[in-house]
This record gives sequence, C-alpha cells and structure tokens, in this order.
Amino acid sequence: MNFEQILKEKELKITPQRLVVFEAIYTLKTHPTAEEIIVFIKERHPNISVATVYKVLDVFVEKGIVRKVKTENEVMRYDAFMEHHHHLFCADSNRIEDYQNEELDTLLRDFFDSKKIKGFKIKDFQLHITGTFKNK
Amino acid sequence: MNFEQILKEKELKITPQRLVVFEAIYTLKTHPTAEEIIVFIKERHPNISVATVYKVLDVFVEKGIVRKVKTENEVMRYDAFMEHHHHLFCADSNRIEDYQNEELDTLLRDFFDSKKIKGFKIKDFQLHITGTFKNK
DNA sequence: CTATATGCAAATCATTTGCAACCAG
DNA sequence: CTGGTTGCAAATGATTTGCATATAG
Repeated sequence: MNFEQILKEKELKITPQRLVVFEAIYTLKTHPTAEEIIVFIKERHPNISVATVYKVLDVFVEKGIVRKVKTENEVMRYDAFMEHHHHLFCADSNRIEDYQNEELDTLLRDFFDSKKIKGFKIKDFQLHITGTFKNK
Repeated sequence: MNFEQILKEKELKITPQRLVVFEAIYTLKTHPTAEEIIVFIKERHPNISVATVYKVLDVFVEKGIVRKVKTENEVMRYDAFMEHHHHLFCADSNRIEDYQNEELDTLLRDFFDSKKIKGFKIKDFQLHITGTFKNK
C-alpha cells in the first residue's frame, strides 16, 4: 500500500511527519499506543514533536486511515451490573446501555465451542454494538 | 441487595464512604464516570475526598463488586487494520490481537437481522474476547 | 489496640492547546 | 503566495501517591 496515495485520496498534504507516523503504525503491528509510536519514531527522527504525532494520529482517525481500539479505559466508567452482558454504544454521544440476550450468548458460546481460536483460551466475551438510539 | 452484606463477604470494612460510593453507582444507572460519581456524592457529602472515591472504586473493581466498562480510550491505542474485525484481549497483559472470522460475522448479522434491538439502530459491532494466549 | 481506610495536597502522565514559524501545493 | 502543518512549551484533566490522621472491628 502506498502512503502517499492514501494521503492524496484523503486530501491531506504529504509531509515527512505523516509518512513517518504511517511507517511506525504499519511496522508496529501490536496496536501500539501513541507512546509506543512516539518512541519508535524518536529513534529514527529525534526531531519530530510529540504534539505533532498526536495531531497526525487525530487526523488519521478522523479521516478513517487508522482506528482507535476500544480498550479498558477512557475517562474511566464503572458498571454495577455484574452479570454477563453486552453494551450498546451511541455513535453520537457518550450514552451506553447494557444489552443482555441469552440466545446471543448461547449462539456465541456454541460458535466458539466448535471453532476454537488457535493459541488462545477464551475466558469471556463481550459484544460492543455501535449505533444510534431512536428515542430520547 | 444489601451493601453491608456485600462488603462483609468481600472482607472489606464497612465505612460510610464505601456505602456512599455504592449508593452513587446504584443510583446513577448510566455507567457513570468517576467524575459523575464524585459530583453525585459531593452534593450530599461534600466532605468526602476525591482521592477516596477513586480508591474505593479501585477496591470495588479489584473485588469484583463493580466492573470497568471497556470504552473508546485508555492510553489510546491505534490500529491500522481497517477491515471489520474483532479483538482478543489478554487477561494478563496489554496484548491485543485482531480476530477476523467471516462465519462469526454472518452469524451475528443474521442474529440481529431477525432479532432487532428495540429503539436502537445497529451500525456496527465488535466482539471483545478476553482470555489468555498460550504461546509467547 | 492495630491494621485499614481516609483526606489532603502535591505529583503524574497522557493528551491538548496557543501561537509563531514553516513549507507543500 | 497562503492555508494547512509543525514544534515548542505551557496548560489541562483524570487519576495516583505519600503521608499523617482517623476509625472499624
């Protein structure tokens, strides 16, 4: 894949910094943190600014070149509901709702019982459903 | 549910602060942030310390009384892999791997086609699979 | 009593911002 | 040229920490 091509398609200027951030993300295949990307970059381009890396990453996410992975945190949120359940995330706001469905759980459990994931032992799974709420 | 009972079971001392945090989380049904919990609490107990709320929440999570909801952020992570896919989260480390499976996607798509979620329009879904990696 | 828990203020740490200088198109 | 980009240093904001004091059991 050609970085310059992608930038051009997204109507972004081709700058050395952007190419370098691209290179870092594509070389680090481990869902790197911004921190890790910065370390990687600093090794070969000590002059690039931390703020610039963040800015470039923001633009990339905005343009759909790169995706943020949902992980444990954020502004941390707590859920008192301890039963196995899934979540509905509103695409337009911070609203989150619980979603529980026995049938879905059975479906998934059966699926993973028959189709194991090589080298991975499943403890639990949770579906993150993104969309929009109609009411309210 | 009896808060004092739960604390006792978990071998935690029953303190007014813990009861108040409990009350906040159970009253706020919106997956509150620590911030929101603190605001709620401050209104009725202006004397409780912010640091204490964080400490209490940490203990609750540790003891399995409350759960952190996985959301967009954390120390933010970026993924260059833009195709629809799921994630394997290592329970013991920060390792995350992509997981892609056509069959699973079809299964889920079919499920949600027949079983709509009331008041919610699904745009996308992503399965967060937690477990342990055998190798490495 | 004694280990735990709390409160305070200072410290951390990722991320953001403001703004002047820079450079891609 | 000229607006989009960069770099710097300072600002922000959530969360944590150290430590002296308070308190549950």
